[in-house]
Amino acid sequence: MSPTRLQRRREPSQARGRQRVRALLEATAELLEEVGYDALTTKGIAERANTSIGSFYQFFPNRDAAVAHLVDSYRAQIRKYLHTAVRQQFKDTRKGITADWVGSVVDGLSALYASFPGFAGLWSGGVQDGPLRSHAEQLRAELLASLEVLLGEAFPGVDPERRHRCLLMVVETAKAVLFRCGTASPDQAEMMREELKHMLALYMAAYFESDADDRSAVFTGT
Amino acid sequence: MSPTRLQRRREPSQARGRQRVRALLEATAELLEEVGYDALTTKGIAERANTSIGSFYQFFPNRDAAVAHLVDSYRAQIRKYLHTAVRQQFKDTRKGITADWVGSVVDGLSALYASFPGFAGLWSGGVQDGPLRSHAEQLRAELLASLEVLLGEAFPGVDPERRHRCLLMVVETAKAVLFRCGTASPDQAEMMREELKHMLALYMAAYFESDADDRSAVFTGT
Amino acid sequence: MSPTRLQRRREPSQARGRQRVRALLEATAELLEEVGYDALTTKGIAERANTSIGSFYQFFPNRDAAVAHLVDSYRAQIRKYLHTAVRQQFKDTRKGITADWVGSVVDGLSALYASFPGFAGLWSGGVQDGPLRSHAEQLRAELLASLEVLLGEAFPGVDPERRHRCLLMVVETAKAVLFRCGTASPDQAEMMREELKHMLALYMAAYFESDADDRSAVFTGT
Amino acid sequence: MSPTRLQRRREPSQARGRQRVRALLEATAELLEEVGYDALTTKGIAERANTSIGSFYQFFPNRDAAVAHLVDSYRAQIRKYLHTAVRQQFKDTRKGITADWVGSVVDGLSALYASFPGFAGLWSGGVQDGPLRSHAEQLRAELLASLEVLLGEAFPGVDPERRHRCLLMVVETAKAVLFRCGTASPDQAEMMREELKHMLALYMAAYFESDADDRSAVFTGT
DNA sequence: GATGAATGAGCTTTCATTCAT
DNA sequence: CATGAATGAAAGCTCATTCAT
Repeated sequence: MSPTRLQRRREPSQARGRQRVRALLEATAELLEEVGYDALTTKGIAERANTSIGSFYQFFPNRDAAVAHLVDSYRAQIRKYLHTAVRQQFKDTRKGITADWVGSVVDGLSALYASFPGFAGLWSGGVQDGPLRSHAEQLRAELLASLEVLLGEAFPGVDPERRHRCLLMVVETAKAVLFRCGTASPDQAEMMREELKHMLALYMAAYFESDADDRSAVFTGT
Repeated sequence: MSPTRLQRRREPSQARGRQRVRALLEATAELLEEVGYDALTTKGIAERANTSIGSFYQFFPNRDAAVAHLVDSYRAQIRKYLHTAVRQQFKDTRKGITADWVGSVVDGLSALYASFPGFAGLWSGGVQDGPLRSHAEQLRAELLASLEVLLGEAFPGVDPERRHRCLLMVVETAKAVLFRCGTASPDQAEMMREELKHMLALYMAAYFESDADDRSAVFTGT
Repeated sequence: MSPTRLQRRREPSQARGRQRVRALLEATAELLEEVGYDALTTKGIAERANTSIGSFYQFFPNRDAAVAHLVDSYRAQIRKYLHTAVRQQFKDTRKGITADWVGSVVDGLSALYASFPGFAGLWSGGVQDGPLRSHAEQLRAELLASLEVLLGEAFPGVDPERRHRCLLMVVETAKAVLFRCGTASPDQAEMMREELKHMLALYMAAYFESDADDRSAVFTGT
Repeated sequence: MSPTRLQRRREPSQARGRQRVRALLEATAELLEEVGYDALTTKGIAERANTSIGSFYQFFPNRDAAVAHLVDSYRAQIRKYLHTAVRQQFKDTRKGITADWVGSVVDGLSALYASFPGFAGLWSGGVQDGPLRSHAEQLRAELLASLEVLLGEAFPGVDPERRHRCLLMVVETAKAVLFRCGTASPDQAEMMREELKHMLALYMAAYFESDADDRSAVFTGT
């Protein structure tokens, strides 16, 4: 497999082409959400985008290239989100890792994930193993790195290594639970999101709060 | 799809037949681990089991039936494990949700998962959506129910509803992190398992410990 | 491309299977003759053999494997022919390279080639370049080696190196002209075959006849 | 297929257009040499010529038209070559069919073929069968006719019918062997070219030399 | 004219499943 | 029961050709 197998085949030079590419990527994202990565087919993508299979291959060399493009675009959006929205929110509440703060971060991530159709589908087996593996890893790494920077600014006293460990867990756990919410009933989903906030607040507090007295404020029960 | 599509086709009546079925299920489990659910093929299963494709269909009506059978067998084994090993271990340490106790439960689950080849492969997209969905749900439910009973016995004072919520999160989180460990480097995996123990201990303590003083014992930092 | 890409996929174990394989190879040979190597399609082969495309792939991993098999079978047949028919004929006329002798060899080769449907199609560009290259080379080498042995026995006095050079030319020229005959009118074909005999007789005589006087016997004009 | 399917689509009226056509034909020739007729693609031609696929179809109605044009241009060049270079050379050595003379003709043809990129690719199956068949035949006929005229002038005494037969063989044999040289090692190629000269010299001498005594001069062995 | 987007028939190959032996 | 041959829908991908801009 040549190293360019996941590159786009060509940058569309006409407006019509750019429009097509957008439609194809949208279709890819939707189908990724609806049927998952392994059931994703190029024919399906083309049909959903109201186009012919030939047009798909005009712009993408294969199925994975479209998915890779999607992953990269999500990565870029996540970075931007974390560099703006979260940082802003963060400045307002530099008082510590309160339940509120964790809650708003989780809500933010939740909304972010929800706004990416197909995001959940990117964590299935096929993506983690095959040629997309590195793309998925980069997405993970990007998210983690951004959070590390943010919390590093807020809590300069915490050992970077410990910070890394903590946030690695936070990211992984949040992802797992939030995606599980996607397949549960709305009630259950709401409940799980709340529990996730509690859990992460407790866990992060242990790392980022020096003052044990605050901990009672962190967890209030329900 | 008839309701019996995942049933076994026929109960083998001869010893040779039972042996065949066992070999087929083993092969299914191994391949599930090696290549994942979506790359699982009936021909592959038959070959790995040193049989013909015809024999596979003698005992299973289709590919998913074999997987469903595997899920069910895992379910039975997990139930047994929780009703014996964990309960025993539990009685020894009825002193509370200590870090040690949580640690040994996580280690137990980790070993349990590891002892089921293909277990991780069961949580991919294809299994969660298709005809196997209910089987996967039952597996989850079984695990959850067993834990609820156990902790219900140990902490009768905790509201069943709250207990349920807590353990739901515990199960989901443990699964996500432990499976992620499977694709990480041994060092990282070890680290993540330790962090998982801390996180769950903190979280569970908030539910099952009335006495805040104990909490310091729960989390020891690193 | 793995080294076994041109191997047969499996040896058919049932009579029905062997029959199918034979039909598939026959169809391959016929189509090779009718449309040539590059226009050969697996679908076409299956249809011509009155089977489904699936059956083709049950026995051959890909299109080239069928062709390779054909080449090898032709090779075996040519070897046998040269080791029996030609040798016999040769013994009868050990008097030298007469026009008659060359004529009968050319006629023999001509008949041999004609009895292999698709043989001509094996010398097209696609076969000479791709994965079949070595098979085609072996076929050539086999033919050449057999002739070298035969003429070595008959004319032990000729330098092996010169013998090799001469026969290389003979084989190549005979092949080219005989195959060209295949696309010409019957009259022209007949004429070309006769000319070929003259040309080769003259050429071989220069190598294998020490006695220049015989040469007049070799070429009689027309 | 309309009779004009291989005609040029339109005569370019501007200098830019003529330049385009030349580039497209050059690209066609190069690719014909590199990948062969069957692997020739219109997209490939356009890219090699630094143009768009649309431009290709501006000047040629289809893929074969470009190849046909190439064949015709080769035909014209061959005619010119034979009417000048060979004729000149011929006059110098009107002494008879010596080995030297045949040698220089073979070398000339060899150089000629080599100077036409893609020439060899024109003799593959696809070209001989399809719509290009007549173009290929004309190329052959042209070459043959030119040689017939030349040798007719030099040896007026030889029966035209016999002359035709002889030269037909010469052309076919020379083509086959020279093209085979293209895929052999340089050493082997050189050797085969030498052998070809011997063989043709012997053969032609039998037709064009009345005097048997000269024949010994024709073949000198090696 | 030049460009490249659009199209879809057609090819190779895989795989679940059925069925004859 | 065991075997493996038979089947064909469906997937990925290519390419000649047309056409809008």
